[in-house]
Formats: sequence, C-alpha cells, structure tokens
Amino acid sequence: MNKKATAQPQPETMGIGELARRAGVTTRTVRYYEELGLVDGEPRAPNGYRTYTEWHLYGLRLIRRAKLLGLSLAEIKELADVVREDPTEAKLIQRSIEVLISHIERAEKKQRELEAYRAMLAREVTRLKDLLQSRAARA
Amino acid sequence: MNKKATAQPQPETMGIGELARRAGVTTRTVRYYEELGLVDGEPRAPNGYRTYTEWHLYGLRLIRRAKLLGLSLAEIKELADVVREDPTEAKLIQRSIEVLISHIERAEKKQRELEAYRAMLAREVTRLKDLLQSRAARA
DNA sequence: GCTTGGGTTAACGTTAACGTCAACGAAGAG
DNA sequence: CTCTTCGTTGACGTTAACGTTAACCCAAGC
Repeated sequence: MNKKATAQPQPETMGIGELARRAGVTTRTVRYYEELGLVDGEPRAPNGYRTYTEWHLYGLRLIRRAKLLGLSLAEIKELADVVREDPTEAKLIQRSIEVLISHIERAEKKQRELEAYRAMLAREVTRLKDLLQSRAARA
Repeated sequence: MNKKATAQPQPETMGIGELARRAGVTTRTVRYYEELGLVDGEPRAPNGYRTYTEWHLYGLRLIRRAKLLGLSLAEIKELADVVREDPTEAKLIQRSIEVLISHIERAEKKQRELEAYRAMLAREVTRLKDLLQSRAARA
C-alpha cells in the first residue's frame, strides 16, 4: 500500500531509524545521545515510538561534525544544550551566545593547529622528494 | 653541582621525563606509544634508560597535533611509520610520499568540515542576537 | 494468522587510550 | 649511607562511546 493515501498533518516527521540513517549514525547512538541529554526524548508517538523532525537531524549533524573534530560528548553537550531550544530570558540568551562564541574560538584554534599540522606533513613530503632527487642524481 | 663540567658528546639527548614534559604528555603515554610502535624503543643508555633526541620530540608533537584533530592512534601509526626514518629504496620513498599526501588530503577535508562547523555556530549566534534584538524592540 | 521489519527497555560486552600501583634498580645531594 | 628523584617492567583499573543480545510490542503485507 502507498502511505501517501493517508495524508500527513505534520510537515516532516520521522522515526529513529530514518533519523539515524540520514545522520550517519546508528539508532543505538541516537538513544545514547538522548540518555546523555544531547537530543530530545520527547515527543513520543502514541505507541511509544520516538518522533523526530528535520531540526533534530540538523542537531545530530552538528554533533557529528563536532565529534569528527575531536570534541568529547561532554564538551558537545554544553553546545547542544544551547542550540536545542531558545531561552526566553535575555540573561540566558546572553549566556548562550557566550558559550557559542567560546566554541567558535576553540574552532578557530583548531583551524590554526590544523594548518600547522598540514604544514608539517607538507614539509615531510618535500624532504622525501628531495631525497628522491638526490638519489636520482647519482645515476 | 653543575652538569656542564662533565661535558656532553651527544648534542641533544634527554630522558623520558624531559621528553614527556616538553611534549605535553606523561611518561606512561610515551611508553604506551613505544609499545604501539609510534616512537622508537631504542637506543637505551647503558643503565637501560630510554634516550631521546629533539627529533623524537618533534615526532611526539606531531602525534599530539594529530590526536587533537581526532585521529586515532592506529591512524597515526601509519603516519608515524613514515615520518620516523627515511626509507632507502626509491619504491618505499614513493610509498611514503603517497601516505603523507593522503593524510594531507584528510587534513584538508577536516579544514573544510571545520569551516562548515564554525559557520553553523556563527549562524546560531546571529539567530540568538536577532532574538535579543526583537525582545529589546518590545520595550 | 503468520511473518517480517521497525520499535521499546534493560543489561552486559567491547575497544581505545591511557592511569595507577607494585616492586625494584640507578645515581646524584647531603 | 641514606634520601630523593628518575627510571624500569609488569599487571590491573578506568572511562568514553558505543555494540550486542534478550525479551518484548506494534504495524503492514500476503
């Protein structure tokens, strides 16, 4: 049967399987992140199934990016707490902005580290190429 | 007493303690890396102490950088194997260069990821600042 | 009705990357 | 000679980040 026949009131909603697949993680990982408070546990469908939106997908992708760059889940939690929902009090908004900026600064530091790392590798390549040249010159 | 009185044949040699301190890791970590083949186990001093040079320090710093960027020690080993000593056969030099280049490409990919990540965070900051503005406008 | 494919919680297993501890040897300072 | 500091080799402990398995519920197709 075709699902489209039943119509969809919600614009974009999905189960944990689809979310995980599209985010490039496993369902286990999603549940684990929920346990740590990195993603919402609610709302649930009447049958108890977790339901997600595109927004959750966005959040998971951000988490995945952060992980690839070497941040621990504990560090990411601080970030996720901020991104997940909008605070209402101006004071809290300010605090959220500060947290975000501190993470941006860490990212910039990492960018510099990465640049230095890349330079080290490039220098090694040069060294080996020179080595190759000097050997070829002996022939 | 001053150590200088005994003279030093070797230009720059140090024990595991100094190496670790200067590299920003613990001695345990250095020994663990040796166990994994990331750093040399030789040579040893007559008393069995491990001896290191500035070159080892350089290697450790590269490892540390690579770790900060999220690479596993297994991934780093491939890199360390290449950097540690110069291969003599042209064929092997070529191979080493290829390995290095693949790591450089991975670094570049990470740079792009990092840029996207930073952009995501910056967008969040903008969103929150707008939120703050619209609240201020109500007053 | 049965099977198949997703979903649920709870609990135990696993791997990487070390930390920590024990028991000992080496060597310079006082 | 003793004390302290640095080193040695095991071996066991720990933490993060999931993987895996068990036992069960729910919904769609034949």
